[in-house]
Amino acid sequence: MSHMGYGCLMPFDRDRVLRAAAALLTRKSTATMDEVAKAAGISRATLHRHFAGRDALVRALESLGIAECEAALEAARPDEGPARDAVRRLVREIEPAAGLLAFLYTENQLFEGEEQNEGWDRLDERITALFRRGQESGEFRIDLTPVWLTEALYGLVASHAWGVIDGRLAGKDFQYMIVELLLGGAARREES
Amino acid sequence: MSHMGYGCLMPFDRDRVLRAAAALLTRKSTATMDEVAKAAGISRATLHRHFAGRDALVRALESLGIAECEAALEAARPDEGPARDAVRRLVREIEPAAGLLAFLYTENQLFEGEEQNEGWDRLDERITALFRRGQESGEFRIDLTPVWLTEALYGLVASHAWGVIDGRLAGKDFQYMIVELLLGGAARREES
DNA sequence: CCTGTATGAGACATGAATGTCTCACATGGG
DNA sequence: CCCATGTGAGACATTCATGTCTCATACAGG
Repeated sequence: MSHMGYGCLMPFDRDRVLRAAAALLTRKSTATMDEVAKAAGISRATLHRHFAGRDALVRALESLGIAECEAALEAARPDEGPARDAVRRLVREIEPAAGLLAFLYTENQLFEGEEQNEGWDRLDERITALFRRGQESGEFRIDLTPVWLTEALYGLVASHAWGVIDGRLAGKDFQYMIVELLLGGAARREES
Repeated sequence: MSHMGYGCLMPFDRDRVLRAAAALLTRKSTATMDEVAKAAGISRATLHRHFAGRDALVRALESLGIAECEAALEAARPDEGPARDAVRRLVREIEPAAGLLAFLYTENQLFEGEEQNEGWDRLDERITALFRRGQESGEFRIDLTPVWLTEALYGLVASHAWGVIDGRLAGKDFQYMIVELLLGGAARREES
C-alpha cells in the first residue's frame, strides 16, 4: 500500500557474483556478507539463498580459483617446449586470477579443517613437475627445490597483485617482473 | 571460602606475550583474544589490562615487527660492501622475524585507516635504496625496479615462512633459498 | 605480620555478523 | 490474463567476540 515500486530486479549470475566477491575480498578480506552482496549488486537474502553461508562462499571462491589455475595450466601447455617458456606462459595465463589467488593464499583457515580441497595438491604437483622437468633438462639449477620454486611462484604472484592494488606496481608489468625474477634473479648476468 | 588456592600466578612479560601472540596469529590470523591469552599463558583479563583491545594488540605487533626489521637492517649494514652481500646479510638477520612479518603482511586492514604506521615507509625506503645501490654499482640488472625487488623480498620471506609452518619447507634453508632465488633466479647460469 | 599491587577466574552487558523468516513486488511463461 | 518463480527489503533471534566489571588469591616489600 505504501511503496510505489521496487525498480528492476537483478537476475542472479553466479559467476558475476563470485567475481565481485573475489574482487572485494582481495582488497578487504574481512568484508561482511552484506558488503559482498552490495558489491555484487544483489541483496543479502539472495546471496544467502545461493551460498549457505560465508564458509560456502569462500569454498566456492576456492573452487573457482582452483578451476582458473587449472585452466591456466592447461593453456600454458607445461609439457611442451623449454621449461622456461612454459613458466612464462603459465605466469601470463595466471594473471587474470592473480587477485583471487592472493586472497585465497592468505585464507589459511582453508587448510585447517580436514576437508581441505585436494585441488591444491593436484596443482602443486603439476607445477612442481614443471620445475622438476626444467631441472632434468638442465635448464634450471638443482639446488633450488621444485617445491620451493612452486611456493615462490605463488608468493610472487600474490605480492605483485597486492602491489598493484596498493598502487606501488603497474599491472602491465605482471608477467615480466615475475618471470624475470623467478627465472633470472636480480643479479646481473656475467658478460661472457 | 570454597577454593583451596589459585596456584602460581604468571608474571606479565610484555615481550613474551607479544611473541606468543605473533606465533599464534601467524598460524591462525583469526585467533580470539581468549586463544591469544591461553597461548601466552595468561588470563584474558590480564591480556586486556595491558592491551586495550585487539586493535591495540595488533598495533603492538606491528611496532614489534617494524622494530625487528629495523634492527635486522642495522645489523645487515646495507651500505657496506657489495649490495649482494648486504642482501644476503639482510635475509639472514630477518629470519627470526619472518613469521611475524608473514602475519603482518596479510593484515591489509593495517593499511586502511589513515593512521598507518610510517615505519613501513621508512623500511621500504631503506630496502629500496639497497637495491638501487646494487643497480648503480652494476651488480643488479636495471630492468627490475627496486620497488618490485623490495615487494618480492617481502613475498618470498612470507612464502617461505608459511611453507615451513605447513611442513613443506625446511627452516634451515631460509636464507639460502630466498637469497639464491632473489639474486640468482631459477635459470641455470651459462657455462662461460 | 600486614599491606599494596597484580593476577586469575568468572559474570555481565554490548555490538556485530550471521542465519532464518515473512511479505511485497517484478518477471516470464502458460 | 493469471500463476509460478525468484528477488529485494526488512524484521527477528542467535551466536560469538569483545570490553568491562567484581572478587578472591598470590606475591613482594616494608
